[in-house]
Amino acid sequence: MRLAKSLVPTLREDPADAEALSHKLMLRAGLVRQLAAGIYVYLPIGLRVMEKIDAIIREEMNAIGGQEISMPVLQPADIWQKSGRWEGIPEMFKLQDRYGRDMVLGMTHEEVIAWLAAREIRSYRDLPQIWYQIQTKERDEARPRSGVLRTREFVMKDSYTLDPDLAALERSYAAHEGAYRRIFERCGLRFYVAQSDTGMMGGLGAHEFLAPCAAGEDEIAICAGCGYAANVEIARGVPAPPGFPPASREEVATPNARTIAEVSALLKVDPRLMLKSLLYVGRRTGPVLVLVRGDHALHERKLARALGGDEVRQHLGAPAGSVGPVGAHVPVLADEHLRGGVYVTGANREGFHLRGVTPGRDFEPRFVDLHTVAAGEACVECGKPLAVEKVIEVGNIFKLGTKYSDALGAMFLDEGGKEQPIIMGSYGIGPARIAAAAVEQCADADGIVWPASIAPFHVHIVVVSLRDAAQVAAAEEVYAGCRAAGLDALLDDRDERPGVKFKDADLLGMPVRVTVGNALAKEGVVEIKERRAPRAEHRVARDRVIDTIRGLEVFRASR
RNA sequence: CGGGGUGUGGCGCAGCCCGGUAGCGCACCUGCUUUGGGAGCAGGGGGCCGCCGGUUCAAAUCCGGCCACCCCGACCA
Repeated sequence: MRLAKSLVPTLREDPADAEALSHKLMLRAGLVRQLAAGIYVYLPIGLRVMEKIDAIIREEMNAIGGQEISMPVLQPADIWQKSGRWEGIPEMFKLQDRYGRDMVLGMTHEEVIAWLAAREIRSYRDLPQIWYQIQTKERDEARPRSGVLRTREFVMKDSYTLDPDLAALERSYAAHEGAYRRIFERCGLRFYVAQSDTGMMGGLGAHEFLAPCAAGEDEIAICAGCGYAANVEIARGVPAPPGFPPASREEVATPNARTIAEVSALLKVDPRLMLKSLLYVGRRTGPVLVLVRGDHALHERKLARALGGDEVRQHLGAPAGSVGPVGAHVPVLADEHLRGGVYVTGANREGFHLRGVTPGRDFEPRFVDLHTVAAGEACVECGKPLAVEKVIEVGNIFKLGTKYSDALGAMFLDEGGKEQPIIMGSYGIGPARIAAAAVEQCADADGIVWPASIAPFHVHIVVVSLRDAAQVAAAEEVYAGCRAAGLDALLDDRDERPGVKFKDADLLGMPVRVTVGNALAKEGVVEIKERRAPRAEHRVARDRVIDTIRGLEVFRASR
């Protein structure tokens, strides 16, 4: 591709609307433009990145026996009514056709898969199957954010497995895990595989593939000792117990002290020796008092799970500040690590707290894991300290079970001639998130540094002066040579000053830059640099360029 | 949905408090000079000041309503 006439609108300054590093750089490098909140146009360079990622995904999906299909974005309501997801998903875009029939813009494709399977799969001899697509999804996200990381319209690679029994599902699941590891490795990402929440829809187990980066919106607890890794939604950790000084049970006045910080300062008590009491109201379960240690944060997902998937809301009633579990006449849930300690907590009397309170003795709570894991807590598997990192979810794998096959009648006849529901799994990857995560993980102060495998071009050729016919001829020769050798090449043939071209080359981040400039006339050489190692430079004669590029280490790893 | 912020040529911003008919840098066009890390000089084009309404002789500026976008939180099959 030649830059002079191409749509590669690079920006000198950071756009005002962008906060995340990947968002800024993807806008500045001219990869994408935003049409509306969470809705993006992909420009030529951005599209090429997506295509490179898609190609890797296709290779690995095909390698485990995946068959690519394409399902409609526009879907009839009735399959969603059958599966029970027509109601209650605020992210779903709904519309009507001209005859008033209810339609859906697909946010995922389990229903269509189950519909298809119900028609085409009859016997255990037809199983297993892996069907996948790389298709647009539409979700009315509550809050699109961070550029391309969370959008309302996005492309997803989604695959679905159909199996006759749980053992076969395990094999399909494991095949996906392997394929996913290879995909993310080949895309040059650092990532973790973590156990994840199966969500409110049940399911038999799930893992997430998470790429650490500053713009990540999830957090993961990881153990360097044993490799334990789990989303903080479910991650468990063992906090170091504080030393409990002897304390007899007594009421103390705490006028005007309401928060943990205020009471702890007033009574000169470590926050770790206090109980944080939070009143929650469950839609089905009604009010519950929830206790975590003073320095801990409640994880509401854990609470909701403990209440059987109920929807919970924090109740900010008037007496907050002196609330406590002793004598409370609502059910009490306490974090499991509070058992046996001696704490300070609200006395249920305005302006007073209680010292010397022991959960399990002075009141009888249900002990469950409720607190959000913090860095430094001990790993539940091996006892080593846990680290907590921000991550972006780039993929997930999910053992679905028979929810959709039951609902849509996707059955098969087993060896004994008995009708059984097909057992499904579903598996997603967000290619745009791979691209953004790669930008986040690899960029430097000058711009993007693409992993070679997903770089829009392998080689960026800069002609320093268009007035020098020898330079132009040499650059054209390198350009043609790269293409003949199967290297994607971008030729900067713009009539711009050298500084502009160098800055743009850094910003765009192709793995290799070939500069054709004064050195050609003086020494008969062109310069070859790796973007990630700007100080190392190869100066080679024109006829050595292709071989030199091919020998670079950047391309070894990814081929 | 709650909290905070921002809307002024293509981009980044000033002007708004204190009302008088819009300015700076970059980009763009023309000419000359320049050509290895975002050039210089000269000339030039381009703005419903987010939208609607109100106050006023007069509104980018004051008041009311609405919309859009960004950030934090809730939410995230």
